[in-house]
Amino acid sequence: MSRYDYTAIEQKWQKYWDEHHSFRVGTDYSKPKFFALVEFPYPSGQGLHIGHPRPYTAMDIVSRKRRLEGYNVLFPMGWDAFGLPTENFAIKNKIHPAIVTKNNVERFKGQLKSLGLSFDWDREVNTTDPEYFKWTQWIFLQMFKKGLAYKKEMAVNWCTSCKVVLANEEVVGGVCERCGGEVVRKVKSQWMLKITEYAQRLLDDLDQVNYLDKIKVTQKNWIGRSTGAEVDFTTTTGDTLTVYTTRPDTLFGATYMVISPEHPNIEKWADKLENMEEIKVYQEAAARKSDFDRTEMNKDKTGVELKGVRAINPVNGREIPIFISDYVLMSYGTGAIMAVPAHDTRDYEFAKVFNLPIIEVVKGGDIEKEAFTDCATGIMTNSGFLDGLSVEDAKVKIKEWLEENGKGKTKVNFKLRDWVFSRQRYWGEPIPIVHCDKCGYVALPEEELPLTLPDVESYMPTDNGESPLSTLESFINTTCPCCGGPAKRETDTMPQWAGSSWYFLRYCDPHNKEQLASKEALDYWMPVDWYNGGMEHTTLHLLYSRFWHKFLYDIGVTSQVEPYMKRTSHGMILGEDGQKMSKSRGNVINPDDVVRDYGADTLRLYEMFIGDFEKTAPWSPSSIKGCKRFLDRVWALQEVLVDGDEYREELKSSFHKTIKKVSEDIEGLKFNTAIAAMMALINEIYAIGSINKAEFGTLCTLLNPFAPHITEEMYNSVFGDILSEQAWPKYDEALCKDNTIEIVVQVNGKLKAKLMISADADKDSVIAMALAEEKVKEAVDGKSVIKQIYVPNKLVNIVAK
RNA sequence: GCGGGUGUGGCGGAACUGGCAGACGCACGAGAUUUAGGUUCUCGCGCCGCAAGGUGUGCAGGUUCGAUUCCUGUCACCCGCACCA
Repeated sequence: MSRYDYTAIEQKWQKYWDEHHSFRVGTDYSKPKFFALVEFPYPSGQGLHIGHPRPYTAMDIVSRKRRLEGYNVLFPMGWDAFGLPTENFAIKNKIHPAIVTKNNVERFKGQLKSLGLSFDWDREVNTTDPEYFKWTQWIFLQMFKKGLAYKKEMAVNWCTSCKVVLANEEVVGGVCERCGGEVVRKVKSQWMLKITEYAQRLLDDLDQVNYLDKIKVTQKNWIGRSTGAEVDFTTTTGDTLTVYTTRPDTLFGATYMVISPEHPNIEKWADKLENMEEIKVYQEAAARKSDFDRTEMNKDKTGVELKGVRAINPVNGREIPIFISDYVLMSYGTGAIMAVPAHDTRDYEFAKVFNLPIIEVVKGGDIEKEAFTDCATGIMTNSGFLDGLSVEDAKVKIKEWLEENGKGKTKVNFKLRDWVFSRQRYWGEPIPIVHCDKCGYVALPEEELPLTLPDVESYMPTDNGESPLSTLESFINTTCPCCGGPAKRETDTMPQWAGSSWYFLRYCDPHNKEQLASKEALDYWMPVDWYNGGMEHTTLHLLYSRFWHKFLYDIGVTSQVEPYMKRTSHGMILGEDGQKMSKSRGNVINPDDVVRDYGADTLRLYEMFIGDFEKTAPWSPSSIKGCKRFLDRVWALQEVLVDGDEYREELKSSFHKTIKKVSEDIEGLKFNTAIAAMMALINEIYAIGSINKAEFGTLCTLLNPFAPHITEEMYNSVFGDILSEQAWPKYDEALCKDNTIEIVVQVNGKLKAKLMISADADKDSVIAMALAEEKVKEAVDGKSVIKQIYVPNKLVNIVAK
């Protein structure tokens, strides 16, 4: 037998799969289908990260198993290739971003192929391909036509370094998520997408899908539905100030109000306000602050009282002061709150700073010390007609009162905000809209799609915050599709989220020139059966793509309400030091090196064996050797191969148990224990000293999804057939059970002995055997047996006193 | 501050629905094979103890015949966040 030359074997089979299109998706739509999805990578300049193979191998294992089980499997791959790092690299190195992208994609593709992942490369997609983003633009146009895309003047996050507007979601830790630059606020006219119109459906339809609970919780928290009330306060100017509150029950305890520094009423009241100078200074300070500064945790409460205008508490007619403070945001609720310091922590802190009255209206806490916010146990007090009620009952009663008296109404509110969709960058999908002075914003006719990026020298951002496209007269100037008069093109591009919001649909029919995908293909393949990706994408990407998919459902493109049936997530792979891998820490592992030194099969196996799939795990250069050693031992089985077409008696139950274990563990993402079971089986085989052909075939098949190259080679050399065309092994539940079982004997819960019994032994005889054990006799000696517990096939516990 | 999560040997981790804690690996120790190194093979390996035995799943309690698992409290660490009224 030759030695295990992993490099030669892996290249041989990768070539074979390529030439035979072994993983090309079948078009036999009568077969059961399985659509396995992994997040397509952003092809960065650093090449593939050692973390990439973890989710890819995991879903590759599931896909390979499904094929062996007879499914028609769609397991595609593509490139989410628009984005700032490429553009920034292009600017820095004076290479066109399209060329940078092409180079990066080639490198990534080569690296992925070297891992033996069973992607159908005939279905590769690339978000920067005009044939792809034609449909991204098309979807945007449909949204525009349905009124879901609109322009809005708003204060946005302005990255001073990228010179680009960021969505709130993209600002991390007060700095730009992508470049780390300082983020300030700036007013711009932005394209927005009305995701809020889908908030309730995005929430409700979570009931229809099988996501990990923590992912559902994340989605729910992000959507943030709350039921409260809008309450109208009249002011001493005679007009109305409306607040949103989830605690209308505490209305009697409202001792002041706070409005956001941007609240429009301030302008309205300008001539009545006595301290306008002070107010303006505070407003300007708030405006300068980035969102992070404004929302910084634990900071001291600041604010300014509006002198000259006071509000009237509708429930008791008391006049109360109004403040502005930056802890109240214009973007949530009505931009104004009623402050109930006794029962809200932030209001409590604010009241302490400004020495405002704190009135207890819910009994149960100690408001001398802190705000009492518990809704479950409190009883109303100092609240007129609400006194004595529970918080829940008080909420109902006060809402009735508000509606009866025309002072407010029940109101559902969402935290979710509309999606800022414009970017002032070059490397993104152009927004297919023109602006005409006569007709306003007009959709580009669909036959003009794709609207491609002009091939230009300069794709540098402009300092004034406009897109690089804005400097190109030839691009901007056009005619209005509506009236034929002169018009100007939109120069903003779409965010990177756009292309990734529907890519799974394109995989179903990637070369379609007439539609984003045919109805027939979508009806067959959708929804995605299993989508695995990182936890970092379980809020935004998941929400955005669910939103787009729901929209496409509404306009009849897809027939499914939800795009993903099942969503799981994987943990990051950390450096050897337990820290996130980064160049600066010098703990980066290059997958190419690992493939060279150990082979792709060992890398795949190790990434699956490294630990709990859902948790982070540190890379260990020595642990990977154990996986290589395992494959060496698997390879060496060829030396002890004997004839035989069924499992031998001494290994029969082990084989059935291992098939069961591996089959179930793959479905539960427990790859580490599946591999452990196969290791244990190999140990057992070596203890016996030989393996027969039936056993050999099963072992190769079980291991094939994990280590496809070595198993193909071994199977092929012994049987002459192609392993990936065989069937997944079956197990017999009855044969997974042992005839003799070891049971544990305890006295008062302490282990005293172990017994080998036959599986059908009855309780009395087992207990009798247990009591006959020397150690048990000693432990029970001089005591009386109170109780005998027998757990079939597990243990006997003698309770003695 | 809010939301989510995690704490088990020297290390990664395992343990079904409350039933032998530490599977499977790594590292380490002893031995065999080898000219040597590497490879491979055998045995050992939570901690204390010569042993018998005791003890042990972040910490303190509780429920139970029995708790890594359930409950209460507490500490530490990680991730996310839009002070969301």
